[in-house]
Amino acid sequence: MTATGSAAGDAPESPDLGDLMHAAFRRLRHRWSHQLAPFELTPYQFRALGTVGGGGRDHSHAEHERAAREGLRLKDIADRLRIAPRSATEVIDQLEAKGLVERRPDPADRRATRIKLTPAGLALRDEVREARRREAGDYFSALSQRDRAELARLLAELVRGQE
Amino acid sequence: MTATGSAAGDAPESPDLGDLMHAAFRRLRHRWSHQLAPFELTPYQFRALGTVGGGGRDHSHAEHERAAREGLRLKDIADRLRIAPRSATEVIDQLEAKGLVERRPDPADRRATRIKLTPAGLALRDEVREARRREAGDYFSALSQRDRAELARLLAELVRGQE
DNA sequence: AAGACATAGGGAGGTTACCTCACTAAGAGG
DNA sequence: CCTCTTAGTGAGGTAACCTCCCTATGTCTT
Repeated sequence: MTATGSAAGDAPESPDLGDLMHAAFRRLRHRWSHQLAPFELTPYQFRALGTVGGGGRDHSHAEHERAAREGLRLKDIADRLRIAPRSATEVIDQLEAKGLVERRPDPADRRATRIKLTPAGLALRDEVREARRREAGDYFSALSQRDRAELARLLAELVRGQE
Repeated sequence: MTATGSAAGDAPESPDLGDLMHAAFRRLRHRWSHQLAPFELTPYQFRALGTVGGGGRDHSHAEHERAAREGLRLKDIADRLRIAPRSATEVIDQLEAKGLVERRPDPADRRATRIKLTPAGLALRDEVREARRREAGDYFSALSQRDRAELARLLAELVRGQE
């Protein structure tokens, strides 16, 4: 092993961006799992938790405030997480079972449910966010500050591009 | 929507690299699924197929040739895909059922099995590779050539970093 | 007012991409 | 020969999704 000596020149088949993304993402997810395990959260659940609390970046501050007070509908959560509505129901079920969010009927639309963080949910979210940020720092610290910004830019462009 | 006007300045909470990776990767995987569906392959299976054929970039040409002739052991496949040996068994089972790879006993070690591409497997791999490359081009074409190279560099560094 | 149609949420059930644990057969070293 | 390790696999499980179908509403049209 360690036979990195590709002295004969790299093959025409470059290591493929897709594979690279796969590998990088897998590692990151793995980290997250470990990071979140002590809190008994899966990455999926934490992502949902963050969304309920108003993690969306394309929403104004005011909107965010209101969301926190009145709660979001499941549909909105699904949209923000970019998952099917049914999947949102599921993950919110899990968070509700843990007492981290609560459902309450929307007074204005009797079909809808508003999802809000409970105090416990808010606390846990913030606690984990800190820890996660440290971890992410660790993971991404293989890159310089500048490179991290670059990566963010490229990924954002990629995501926007396929919107 | 399209309220990209973050005129009030970006929040201290940047959109988080991790989320960005998640989003970008999900889209890519989605594409792959669609791309591979007509071939009745899952992304997972295709990745394995590529590995059996000698997709490893950290292997010399000679080594690659030998792998193609003699086949790889399941253990090696697992290592290259970075999955558990048991998982390699599984995905190879699937490929074998489709007639894309074949198992044969290793003459030198009666515990081991050698996995080789069948002609059908080789043909399919190449066919899909082409199609996939086009798709990937599509997906990544939101980025310029330079940016793509940048992204590759950054991701590679990330992966190497956590090795 | 009466339908027609859309939308919100959830029940039922499925899939993909993994994993661990326990076991057998076989090689390797003392 | 006896132990220690390694290769592969059966059994069984999990996370993160999904689709299809159904009910209770809201909304829009005539």
